[in-house]
Amino acid sequence: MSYPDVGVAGLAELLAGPVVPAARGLLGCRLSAGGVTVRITEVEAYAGTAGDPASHAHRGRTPRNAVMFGPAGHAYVYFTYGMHWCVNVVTGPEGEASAVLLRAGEVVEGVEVARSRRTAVRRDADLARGPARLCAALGIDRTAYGRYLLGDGPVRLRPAAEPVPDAAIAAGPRVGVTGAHDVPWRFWVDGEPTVSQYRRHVPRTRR
DNA sequence: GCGACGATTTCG
DNA sequence: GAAATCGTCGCT
Repeated sequence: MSYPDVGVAGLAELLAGPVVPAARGLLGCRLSAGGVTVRITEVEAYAGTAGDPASHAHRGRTPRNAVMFGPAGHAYVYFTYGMHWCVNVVTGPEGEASAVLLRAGEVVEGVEVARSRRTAVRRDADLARGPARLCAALGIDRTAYGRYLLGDGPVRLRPAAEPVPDAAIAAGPRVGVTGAHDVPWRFWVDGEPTVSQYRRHVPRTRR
């Protein structure tokens, strides 16, 4: 069985469109950086300024989220909890500030390198299981901020070798967001062992 | 300028 | 269940 090859141009077109189809279409795509390639298995869609309280761009443009307001296909990388990096793919037209958070992937190349960056891991399925783990496995940090992902740069996004059929995509509420629990904008490849475990958001305990 | 808190992970 | 750890952003 063979699948149509949408190519990089097709992927660019998909990313320039509405965020939900873009998020679904990113499943199965490959992201390469730092000598490691992952096949994306879990993502979350964020609607920028368009009434999505969970989006980092919801309250408007700031120095941190500026790249979200630019053209699609660039990387929005942010630092959180004082120690973790997470990566998004900017989608939609300029000014919309929508993006797709890459939450998990299966390491398909550079497994040894990924293991060396993720010493706490037991199983290979955990190497990029979670948004911060994915970045750690790929060695993605601040230097990837704003990078165009469909060119020949150090961080590259490429179409799926085998696109994920619609029927194999599961959906549910986004992880870790305080509100909008009724919005099922987390998408994952059903049955994948690399998909992160769902955890209800719990506020930090104060002292 | 200050302080609360976060699209998380890991360990106990 | 709670600590680790710090950049960001809104404002008591």
